[in-house]
Amino acid sequence: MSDKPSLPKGTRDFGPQQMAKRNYILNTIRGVFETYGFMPLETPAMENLSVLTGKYGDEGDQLLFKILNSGDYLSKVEKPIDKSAKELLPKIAEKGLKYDLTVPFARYVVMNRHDITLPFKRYQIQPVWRADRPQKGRYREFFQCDADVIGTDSLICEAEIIMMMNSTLGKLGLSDYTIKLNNRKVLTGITEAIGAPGKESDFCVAIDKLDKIGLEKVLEELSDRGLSDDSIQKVVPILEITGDTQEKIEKLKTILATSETGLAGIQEIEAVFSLAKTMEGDLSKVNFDITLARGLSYYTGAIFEIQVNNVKIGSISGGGRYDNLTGVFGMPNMSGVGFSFGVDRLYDVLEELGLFPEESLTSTQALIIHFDAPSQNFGLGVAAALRKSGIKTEIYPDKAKIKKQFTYADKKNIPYTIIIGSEEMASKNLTFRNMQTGTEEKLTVDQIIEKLS
RNA sequence: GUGGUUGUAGUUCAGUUGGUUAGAACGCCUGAUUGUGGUUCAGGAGGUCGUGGGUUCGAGUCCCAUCUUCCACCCCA
Repeated sequence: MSDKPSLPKGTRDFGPQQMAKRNYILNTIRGVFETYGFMPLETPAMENLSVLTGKYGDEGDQLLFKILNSGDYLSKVEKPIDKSAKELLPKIAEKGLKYDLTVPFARYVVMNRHDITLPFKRYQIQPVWRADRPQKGRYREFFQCDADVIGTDSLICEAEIIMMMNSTLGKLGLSDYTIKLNNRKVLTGITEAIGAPGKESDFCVAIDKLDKIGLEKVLEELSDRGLSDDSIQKVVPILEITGDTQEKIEKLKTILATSETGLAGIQEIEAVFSLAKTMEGDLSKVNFDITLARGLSYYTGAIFEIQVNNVKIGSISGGGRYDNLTGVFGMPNMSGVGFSFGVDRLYDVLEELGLFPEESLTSTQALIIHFDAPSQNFGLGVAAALRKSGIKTEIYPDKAKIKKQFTYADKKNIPYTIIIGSEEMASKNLTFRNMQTGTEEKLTVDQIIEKLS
């Protein structure tokens, strides 16, 4: 009835001020990625559903946005009323919006395997869509910034990821965060050691919640998920392991002594720490966290997550190693590792902590203010000269009262105004006003350019 | 997807047990100040109370549906 416009649930517009802040984040991330030799890649917003489904688990399939076929999309359906959604879907939709950037990347690698040189390093900054129920820091359309290396199993990649995380967050002014590191092999090793092999995913889902719901509840959930009392008994000392990374590693080595996989995981973690140290990395914020599990089923080795402390928002970054993601597309044994920043959450965090620098917000440097048609006309030449020197300049387009033009500059946070009237035109000395201090001086166009360059 | 929550001016919010013409602050516009913004003062504009139904003599207020917001679960950036 109402023709008031609205947005789909969980989506947002980004106004000029927000875009300035987002670009500041994006440029920072892009700069770091490129410093480490990653090259940009973009893939379509939509993929064939055959590419997307089955990669994210049953939950993930539910969260995929499907795209209705074009044209008479019901033509292939015989008796639509009798069909269940599950049977109907493949007949009316064959495309979907992408759910993350990693699966399309794997698809790209497989399709272009003869064209790319391995190891292949790419970064990708694009929106993804999930039909989740929105909450704070959780949207239906959001941007991911992925960096992945595929075609090598070198642990240098893992170490470099830690370096990139530190570097990016440092540049953004964040200091109070924790990079959590774990390894799926360690988790597998634990399930073997406690006599619950094959229960890995149940185990992961439960212990992932340790810091959220506490030890008791986790044990309850493990029991609900079918672990034996004996196994649960054996889990307790593992979850209670404390100490610094080195101590945790030593303790786990004893516990996992019988598990080949588990020991391999421990060794990888040690190697990553050692490599990062050799790269002169700051490891003070990196924490070997036994309870870090992560949901995505394709991870097989290292897993990462970043938690910003003292901010009530979910993780701002996650990633890990996957040994066989391209396998489902017919290209087995391609190990890759990567991670992703969530721009939207990073934005919320920086906003909450007031970490956006002033410079990231100023757009126009100078506004030319005029009194009448002749002075406006004169201003056009001044604007052209400033712009030629690369100075972001605006001239007020209407004939308006001075007051209004000043207010405009004020609202837009423009730091300098150049006032042009008959006096200025006669003397060629323009009034150059610092909007913050209110001080004015008479300067020639060249002098103004020098000041602003 | 399950359970709960929210919606009143551009924004943040008041609005009594259902009762006449729905208020405030901030913002916006105009003027005091026709060559000077951010302060002050005076005035002004702006609302089919998310939307659609229902109960009632009467609904912003009660009921139902729907959309939206936020929260918990699930899961995740």
